[in-house]
Amino acid sequence: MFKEKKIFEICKKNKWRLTEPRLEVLRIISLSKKPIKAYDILKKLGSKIKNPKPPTAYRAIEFWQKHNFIHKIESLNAYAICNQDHTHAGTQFLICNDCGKVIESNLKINLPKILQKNTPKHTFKPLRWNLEINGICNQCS
Amino acid sequence: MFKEKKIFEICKKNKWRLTEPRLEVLRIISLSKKPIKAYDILKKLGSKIKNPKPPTAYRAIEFWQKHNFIHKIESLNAYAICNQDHTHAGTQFLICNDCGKVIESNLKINLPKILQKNTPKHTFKPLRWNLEINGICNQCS
DNA sequence: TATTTTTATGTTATAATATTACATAATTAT
DNA sequence: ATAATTATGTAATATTATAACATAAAAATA
Repeated sequence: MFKEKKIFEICKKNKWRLTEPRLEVLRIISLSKKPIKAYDILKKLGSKIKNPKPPTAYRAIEFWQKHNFIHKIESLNAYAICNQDHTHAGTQFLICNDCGKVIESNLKINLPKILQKNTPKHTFKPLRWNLEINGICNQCS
Repeated sequence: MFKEKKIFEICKKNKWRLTEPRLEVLRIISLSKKPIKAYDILKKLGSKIKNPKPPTAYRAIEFWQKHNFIHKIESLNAYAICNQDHTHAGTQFLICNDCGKVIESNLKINLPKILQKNTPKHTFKPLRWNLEINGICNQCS
């Protein structure tokens, strides 16, 4: 969920610079009903700042992604606002094959634990993960 | 695992046309130690068939992907041979942040069941999924 | 406060990834 | 043999993302 006041506070507390391109990009992503693509962000950004170029969008995307305020849906090359707290190590998305809606799902499973039990010889130390699930949402079924 | 004889049989049985670009692309991917990118496939393909263009590679990739003989690692934009049977609905990969090695992991969990218990109001019908886990492999830790 | 250092942006160019469109060829079905 | 379908060849272009370098703004330090 996107609450601008909260963003201001968090940035201040962490001494992150909340610059204009960053704020506008976050707003654009948060206002989008579905995950939005970088060049669509860039297009919308054009109405806020003068003639922005790809790096302007990508840098802001990178910034918010790094801090877990947005996520990239890899299979769509698109970005969505994080609707969890920004401390989680893993992401999981439900992608409707029909309407394209994407839901960030907060699984109540401890994936690292499950993984450690199931990976060959307990030989991999999971740090982060991204799970993208395709299916049919209830509105489409 | 890639056994060419088996591939021939499966294609025959299913009446899939095992054309030269398809076979060569599958070989290239299967011979690669790590997931390989489309344009690297294309480059290698150049030593097998005359001056291949991107669609030649991408079409073959699409073909094998559709039939679950290869997978795309979305976060790497790279392709890897499937080392499971080709009937599974979901994929999971362990990606080492250090050496870049990617292991296809056969989790013994029933993800759709777990998902159905954990998705809001049981409202999403999962069909396929892809889980990409970043971490450190045992050789690097 | 002045200066230095660090961080962020502006801008141009280009790299990397992927698809469209249409002509030709090969295979399969009739 | 012919028609229909499927696959490939090829040129062009679309989409996604980054590199490199100059400038500006902010933060740290003296």
